[in-house]
Amino acid sequence: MNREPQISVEFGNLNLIEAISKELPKLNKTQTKVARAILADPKSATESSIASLARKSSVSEPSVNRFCKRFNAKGFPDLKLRLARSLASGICYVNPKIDPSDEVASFTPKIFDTAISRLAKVRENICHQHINQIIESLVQASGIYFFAHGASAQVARDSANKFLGLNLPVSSHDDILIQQMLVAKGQKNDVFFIISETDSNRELLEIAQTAKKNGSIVISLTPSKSLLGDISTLSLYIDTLKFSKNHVPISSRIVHLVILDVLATGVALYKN
Amino acid sequence: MNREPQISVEFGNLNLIEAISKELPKLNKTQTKVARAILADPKSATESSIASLARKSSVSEPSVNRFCKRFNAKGFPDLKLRLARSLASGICYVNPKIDPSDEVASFTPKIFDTAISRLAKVRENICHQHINQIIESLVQASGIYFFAHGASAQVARDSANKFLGLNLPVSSHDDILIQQMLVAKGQKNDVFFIISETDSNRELLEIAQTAKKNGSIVISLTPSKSLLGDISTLSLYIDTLKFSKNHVPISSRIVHLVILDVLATGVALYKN
DNA sequence: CTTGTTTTGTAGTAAAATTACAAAAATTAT
DNA sequence: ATAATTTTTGTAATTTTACTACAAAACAAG
Repeated sequence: MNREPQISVEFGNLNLIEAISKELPKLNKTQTKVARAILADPKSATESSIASLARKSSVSEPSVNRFCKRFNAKGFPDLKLRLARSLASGICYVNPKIDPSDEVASFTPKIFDTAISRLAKVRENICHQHINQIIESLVQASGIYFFAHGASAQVARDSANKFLGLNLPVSSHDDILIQQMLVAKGQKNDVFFIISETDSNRELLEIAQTAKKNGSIVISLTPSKSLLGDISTLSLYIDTLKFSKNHVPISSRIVHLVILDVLATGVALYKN
Repeated sequence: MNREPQISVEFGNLNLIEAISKELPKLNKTQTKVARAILADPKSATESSIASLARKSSVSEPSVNRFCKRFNAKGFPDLKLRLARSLASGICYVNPKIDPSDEVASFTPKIFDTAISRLAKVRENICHQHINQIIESLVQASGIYFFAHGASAQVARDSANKFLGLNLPVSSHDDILIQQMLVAKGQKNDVFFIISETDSNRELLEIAQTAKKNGSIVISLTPSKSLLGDISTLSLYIDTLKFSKNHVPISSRIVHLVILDVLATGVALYKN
């Protein structure tokens, strides 16, 4: 079982609003005007005609048209279409920062949007073949051990509950000593599923190494570029998206939960 | 503190594709043709002109236009816009059922979509004033107790961890006896935050009643029409969306997690 | 200052969507 | 069953919208 870890899932294809914001400094005078007008009120832009947007940005209609082509749209209607897609459910990824002056009405959508956009990106970029391999490993495992520390321990417990309902030989552990003990007597067909939101600590790394040495399978759910992911048999990389100094949002944990739901569903279907 | 529980968050505004599917049986011959053509390939519909859609459905252009107005669109471009919104990120709520023949590539997006659409709907319908009231209660509380059973216990634990980081007097409990004990000696300023994914069991109901009798504050996160919600001081209704007999998806738990993240953020901002 | 290049707008053209109206189908009453 | 009425559908004209070709303006380099 010599499988390559999957490529990172973070920073997939930018949506149009992100793209416009990002290109803004590189644009020239008139194009900046158009960009500003769109970013000022993207929703109304999707509803307006090329003429009214031109008026709003104080440029000519062809300039708006050229702006569209600048962003690889076929023309204005196509740009509106893509803009509408970016805007769906009002999610804008450009500035997910929460500042102290935010009211409930302003930070609530931001938090939801962050979670939604994370899920959407992972959904888009996740490798189904990889998922499939993990499902197969789980189905064939003689024992499944979910290991995690801290906040991820909840996810591990949750996962164990799910798989328990599918009559799999599963357990979850957040105690490092128990983890070390279990991994030491791991069999060839045992799966050690390590969930880590932050970059892996040394203990978990050693556990993974021991598991690999014993010929056990190591599956990991970690941020990209993590050492843990590198040494795992199979790994899914999910990056944490911090958007405030004093507050780590739950978004990556949510992604983990959904992924584990996917795996549980896969296992359930596989067994029938 | 005599506050009304919030109206249910479930079944918000249908999106266009849902609406068209739902109206399909009520439509007449030509309009059914148009609906079929759109539902057969909604994405291409958003990209085509009224002429090509008319051709595709074997009807005349004005018939397509009439179809648009039937669904409260201003005209064809408006319909396309709304269609694009519905389709954004490829989420279609019409048929979230997972059937045994599903491959990884087909059920994975479904599970993500379910989670995303639940979040999007709650995001749209959540009452900010209500959130605000809950935040105020939490900030002013002399003690905060998260109570839950089963799967929701993970959410409760997670919440307690979050609020602990904000230096609030918080704890979480999933043992019914401990819960009964704590609520019995509850003070006027104590907040009992009850999280229940399924409809509340009798024990939690009694606990809530005791808390209310003692003048403590009861905040609940429950499905709509739950008795628990009725007797709570403040409640947020989040319905579970089952989409398979043998498999309860995590979507409502995810919504709970995000809501608690919103509350934690609110509290954090409030205290500064 | 002049020449060449890029950017921007004007005007005309093409395409798309909507409306008004008439024909056809369907429904109802006789 | 058939005439009258209503509803549904399509044709053709109109209007709106978007695009293109070209010319004028702004800018840059010599």
